[in-house]
Amino acid sequence: MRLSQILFVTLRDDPAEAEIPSHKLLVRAGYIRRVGSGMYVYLPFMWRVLQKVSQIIRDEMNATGAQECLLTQLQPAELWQESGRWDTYTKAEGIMFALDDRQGRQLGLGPTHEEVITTVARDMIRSYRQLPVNLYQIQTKFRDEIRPRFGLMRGREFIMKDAYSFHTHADSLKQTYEAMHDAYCQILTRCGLEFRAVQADSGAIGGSGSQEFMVLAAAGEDEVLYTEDGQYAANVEKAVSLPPDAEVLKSFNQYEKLETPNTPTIASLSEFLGCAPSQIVKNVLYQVVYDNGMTVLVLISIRGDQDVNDTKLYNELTKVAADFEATTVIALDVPDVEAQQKWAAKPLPLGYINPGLEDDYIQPDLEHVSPKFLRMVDPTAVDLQQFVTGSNDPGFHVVGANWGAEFELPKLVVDVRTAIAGDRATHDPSQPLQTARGIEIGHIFQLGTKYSEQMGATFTDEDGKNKPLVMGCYGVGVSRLAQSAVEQSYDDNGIIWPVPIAPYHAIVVVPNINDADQMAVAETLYADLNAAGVETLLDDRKERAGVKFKDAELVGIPFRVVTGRSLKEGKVEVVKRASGESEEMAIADVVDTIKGWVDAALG
RNA sequence: CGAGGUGUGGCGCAGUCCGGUUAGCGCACCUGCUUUGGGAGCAGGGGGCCGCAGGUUCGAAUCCUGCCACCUCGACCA
Repeated sequence: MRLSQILFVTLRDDPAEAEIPSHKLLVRAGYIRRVGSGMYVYLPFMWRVLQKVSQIIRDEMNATGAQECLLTQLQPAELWQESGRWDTYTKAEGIMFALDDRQGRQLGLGPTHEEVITTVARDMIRSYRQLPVNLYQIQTKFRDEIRPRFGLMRGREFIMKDAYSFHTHADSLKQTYEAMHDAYCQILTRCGLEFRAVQADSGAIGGSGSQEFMVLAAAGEDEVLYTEDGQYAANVEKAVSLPPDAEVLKSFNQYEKLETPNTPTIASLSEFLGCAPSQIVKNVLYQVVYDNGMTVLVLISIRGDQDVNDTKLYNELTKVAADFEATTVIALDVPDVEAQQKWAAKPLPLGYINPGLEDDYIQPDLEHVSPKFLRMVDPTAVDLQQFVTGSNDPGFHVVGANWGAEFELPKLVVDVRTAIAGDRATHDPSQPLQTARGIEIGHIFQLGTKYSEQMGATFTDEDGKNKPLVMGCYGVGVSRLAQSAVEQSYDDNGIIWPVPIAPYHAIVVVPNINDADQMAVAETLYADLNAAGVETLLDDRKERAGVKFKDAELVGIPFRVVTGRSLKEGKVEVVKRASGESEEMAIADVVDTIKGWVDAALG
């Protein structure tokens, strides 16, 4: 393409709304334009990048035997009601755009497609002979993000590749899951990204095993914990570790209640008593709302130096939902004063709560509130002896307490502890956990039979029996991946695209279009490079050389050819964007050389 | 949803407290001349319902009320 003929506008100033480098650069270089919060137009250069990313994904997916299709973006509410996710997605996480058509039918705009694909599978897959099968699509998704940000990183409309596999049994699912893992590694490697696959929480999608693919970058919204030996890597939401050993700075041989004024926090209490934070049992009050409207007050006891991981807690509360005749969690909060007033029978001893907090703090006759605390204890607290904890009396704590003596150990012993960098790894205590920021660009799940059972998607197995389909699902954020490539590769002058996903491989810059020789050589090179399969731009704009160089660097084209002052020796200048290396090269060698570089980069 | 902030030409901003010529600056855009390898110089020019709706006033970008949009932090986040 000739730059003089295409819509090409670059900005000298950073857009006010952009925070992170990749967002600023994509806007400045003319790749994207915002039309509303979380809504971005993909301009022609961006679209070429996205198509390249898509094609790499397609290649690798097809190589595993997956088949491409295209599902609907408009989805009937009934499908989501069948799977039980309508409420979670429109109320709890509120992530689905829901609308009513003119007949009053409820519809959702697809944030993901398990329901649709399961419906198709239910209709079409009758026999084990049809299995396994893996279907995927590359399509725009809609999510009503509470707070869109970072350009394409968290938009309300974005492009995603999502794949769904169907199997007769779990072993077959595992095989495809592994194949997807390998394909994702291939995809990211081919796109030129530095990444890490980590264990992940499966969130509202549900299912058992799941892994996220994280592109490593400081602007990442997720924290990854990993070990140097490469044996362990997990999202902090999911990460497990060995907690630090509990310390005993001061022993409390006798159970007694002590006056401890102004010590509502662990730090203030440990300082006041001269004990270690790990000698204290901390009791945290949460409030969970289930999908049937039931509110349950949850009291969690955990060792004082440790923190509760909300994601783990959310999952544990989901597991016990049936005890309250519910199926999913809609909201999970630490209740503020206002929230407490809705159910508290008397003021809570905040900061001084102990594991035995009486149920009569809850008003007994409330219709939608469970009259008893749901008590849970983290293993770190179970092991403590002669510990310090609250007295339920503001201004006082108890010391020298023991489970089974002064306090009954809650029946629910669950790991709800947040792992942090520096903790020892479970597989090898000599390995401390390291931390890194990551951008989640892919997520693979072993769903199992959750959706198929819920929606009645069954097949007839060899034994003649009907069984639910075993499912997996595998997503890649296409637009997010493209932006994360920029986040990982830029300098003061602009974007540095990895060759495989650059919108063009090369750009021929004519410093002075009024110089007939410069133009003639440029035209020839431009034609020859393109003929050789090197995707090449020609900057034939009526601009000064400096502007053209700046733009070429900002846009990030990997290789630049300048038909400038060395022309009189029969040479042109060739510059590599990534390294800035420049060399004068005989005109006759240019096409072969650049072609060689491009081929080498494409692998 | 809580807190804070911003809406003025395509982009980035000043002007708003303290109402009063013709609403201004940089970039971008158009014309001409000069310049021509690192975001040029000079001269001329076009482009604005000052977020929207009410109100106060002789007079509102500026004061008041309501609404909307957007941004940041928090909460939340397949």
